[in-house]
Amino acid sequence: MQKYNFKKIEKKWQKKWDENKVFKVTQNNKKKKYYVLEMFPYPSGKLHMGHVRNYTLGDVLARFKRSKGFNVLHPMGWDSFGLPAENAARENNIHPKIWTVKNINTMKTQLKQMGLSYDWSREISTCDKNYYYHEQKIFLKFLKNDLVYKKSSYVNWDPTEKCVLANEQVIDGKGWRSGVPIERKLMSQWFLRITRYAEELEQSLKDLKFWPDQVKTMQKNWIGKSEGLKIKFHTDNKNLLVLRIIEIFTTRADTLFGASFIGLAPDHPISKELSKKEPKIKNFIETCQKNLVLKEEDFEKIEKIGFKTQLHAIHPITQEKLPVFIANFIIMDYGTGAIFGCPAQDQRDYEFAKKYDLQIKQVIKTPKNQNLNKAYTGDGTLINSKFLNGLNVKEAKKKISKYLIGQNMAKMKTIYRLKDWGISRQRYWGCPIPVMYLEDGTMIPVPEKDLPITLPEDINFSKASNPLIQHPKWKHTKCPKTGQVAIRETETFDTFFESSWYFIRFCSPHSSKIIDKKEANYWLPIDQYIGGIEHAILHLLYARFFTRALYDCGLINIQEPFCNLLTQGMVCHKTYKDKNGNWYNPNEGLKIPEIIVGKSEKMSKSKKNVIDPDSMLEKYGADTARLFMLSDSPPERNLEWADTGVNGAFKYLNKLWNLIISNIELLKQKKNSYSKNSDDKEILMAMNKTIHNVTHDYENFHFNRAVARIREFTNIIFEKENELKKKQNLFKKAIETTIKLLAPITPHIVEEIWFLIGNKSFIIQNSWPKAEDKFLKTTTVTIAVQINGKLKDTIDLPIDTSEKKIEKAALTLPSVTKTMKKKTPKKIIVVKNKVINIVI
RNA sequence: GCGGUCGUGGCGGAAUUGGUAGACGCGCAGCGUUGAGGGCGCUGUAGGAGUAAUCCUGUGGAAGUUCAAGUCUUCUCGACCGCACCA
Repeated sequence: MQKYNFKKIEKKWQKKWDENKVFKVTQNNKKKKYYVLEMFPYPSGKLHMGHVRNYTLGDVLARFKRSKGFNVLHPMGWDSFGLPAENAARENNIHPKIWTVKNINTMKTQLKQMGLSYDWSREISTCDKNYYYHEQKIFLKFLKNDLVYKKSSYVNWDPTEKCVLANEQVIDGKGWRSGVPIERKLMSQWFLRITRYAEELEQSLKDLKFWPDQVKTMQKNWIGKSEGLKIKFHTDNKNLLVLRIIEIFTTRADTLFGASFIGLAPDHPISKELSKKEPKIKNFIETCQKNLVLKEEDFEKIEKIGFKTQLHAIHPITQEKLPVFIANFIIMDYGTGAIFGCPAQDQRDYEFAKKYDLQIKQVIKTPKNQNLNKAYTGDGTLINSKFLNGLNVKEAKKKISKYLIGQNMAKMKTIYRLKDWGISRQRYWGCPIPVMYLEDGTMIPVPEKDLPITLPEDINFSKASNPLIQHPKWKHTKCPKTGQVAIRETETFDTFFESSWYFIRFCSPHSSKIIDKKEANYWLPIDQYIGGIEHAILHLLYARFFTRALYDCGLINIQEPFCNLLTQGMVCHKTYKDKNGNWYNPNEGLKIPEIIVGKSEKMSKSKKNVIDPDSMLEKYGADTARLFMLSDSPPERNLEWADTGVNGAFKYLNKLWNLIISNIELLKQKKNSYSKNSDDKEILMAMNKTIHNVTHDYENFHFNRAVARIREFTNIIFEKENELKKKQNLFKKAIETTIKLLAPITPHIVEEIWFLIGNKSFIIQNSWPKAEDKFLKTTTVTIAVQINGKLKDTIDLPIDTSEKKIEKAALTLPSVTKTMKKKTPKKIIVVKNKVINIVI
């Protein structure tokens, strides 16, 4: 008998699909379009399990939708600019481009081996000048529409390497290569005005009906809209030059009578002015800036310190004098950069008040069961608050707002936590920002006709710093209008810039325009986007913003890019580290005697806890790998990697293969319309139920359940093999149905079988099976019989048996009468076709 | 620290959304086939007690709502993801 030779089969069908261009798509107005997209990978070297999972999910969906008759766009490309290429260049002395192209080739081969149904004619690579050329044009459009601007912002500065470090490259406040403490450096950088869209991005979340709620909640919290009041506090210092008034922002105006201090950001204009006269203040501000951390995570953890100035602010109602502090936890970019502190009703203010011995005045009555040694932040009755006394928080907010606004002491104000998006990177391996500067600093955009500004290839990584600055010629240019000497911008784009519009470029990847509107109008928006949950905020929010920005520039007709979103869970694995802090991959790690086994984390190249899918593909083939990736875990859940189980998927395919091959003569015969007599009803019912359930499972991404159900049905076929041999038509129908249902998951083996049993056109071009209603109806149901909620027995009754009859049948069951011991039931609850509960 | 998610046998997970917990699979055990191993087939498999029928316990932990809770509510513990220059 012919053995299941996956190597031969997989190669054969991959070649045939390729030759017949079965996955190439073009606009077709007669068919309904379906655009399915998986997040494109960064070409880090080899595929990892997360990729295999992501791309299998997308491929199954693409193949399923094709059988359902859709015109499916399923493209793939490379997010190929980024930091790892530069790291490789420094460490291994290899050019970023060569390294990247090599990785792309490797990974593309692997993707092809997996049998993924991409339209490769649409492949794009973001480091290709044909891609970033359009990105530079987009930048100019943004510039014209005032969506991009320059401002000063802090970066991580490595004083030894004289370069800017990414947050990832700063470990415990030190540079990862130099080991030297990192400094904060203020630099002028490019920003995109995402905050202009803050309100819209938040509001339209509610229209994204097919996005997971968790992602929408995360984005909502990230945007962080808060509505509050801007209140004016006069100061007691008449000599202040800049401002004699401090404007604070608060969402808790109701606690105004509990105010015991005013806090200013270290870079607040008043702080700055005070520092000019007072060296102690100057020192304090410098300390704050030196110890400033850029990671929000660290910022929340740093010790909260303040400096008490001589200045006082006058409470707008009580006229009390409140001390003014400069404090390191107040941010100039958020709100007005100034707050009033109410220690009794805010935990951070409470800790601050304890530390600096400030008054703690309760203004909301603390409920009895609350801890008095911390701030009470909940709702309650206002006390010690003059005309607010007796009101609750909501009422008090309303009343005080009305009063202060009426007195011209405050204004309503809505602020957002969302900050503008800094897109400048002081690196080589990115898209050059198409502007130049004259000697006097005037910024000149590069005219569109002079684009693209391409990266120089002859670069030198031996020196630290950015090779674009080091390059002898590249940055020197001339003003296109005046011919004056000019210097090119040496910064490049954040790589999120590329991934914010690649899904649009896929519609017309070879167009000379940024976007071919006709194509975009047909294909967009994306019907299904699939990617890791780690992108829930940044990438997805940037892409939503970009789509709106491009819409406002008149380039596309949609505002939301992704109709449906599936966020897959992470593939995790334990980490291995030696005592010197070096990471090891699982194979090496276990061999080292003093290895420290760390907790399970997302598989990542930097921590080396990755499992290479190559060996799985080599030993078992793509179909087994795909089947295994789907059968064990629901997509949205994290997957703790375990090698066991792959073999089970392989065994199943072998078993199916052997069943078909050993009956091939029978199955090859042409089938007549299969008999539908009562003997066959059991199998037909099982088959139709399987079709029905599996279809439903595919549509809802319950691929693990779909697999379980297909296996359940094939278990029936295996069991009844001898019986089925006598019923060729039914046998063939059952096999054809099974492999059609399996086709999206294990496309190669299924295609081979499909042809072996006598079909002439690709199974992927055949339509999806449809369940026949008449075989879906069951005639009897099993009803659970409970006594006091505990299961005692079950009874089989005809479907829709009346409640009375169910009750009668249940009460005469021996198991029930025995337990009841002649007691009369207190209550009987009957749920038709499901359950009866007798309460005694 | 803040925001989000998850927690069910030895393991991955299923449960028609409040109605028979453990589908499907991995692993393991026993038996068969085989010179042996592998492979394949059959049987069993939540835990505990019992020869058995059967009974008791059980969805991270504690409490609550309900005729009925893995599912809802509150608290608590643990794991994972994100936190703006990794992608």
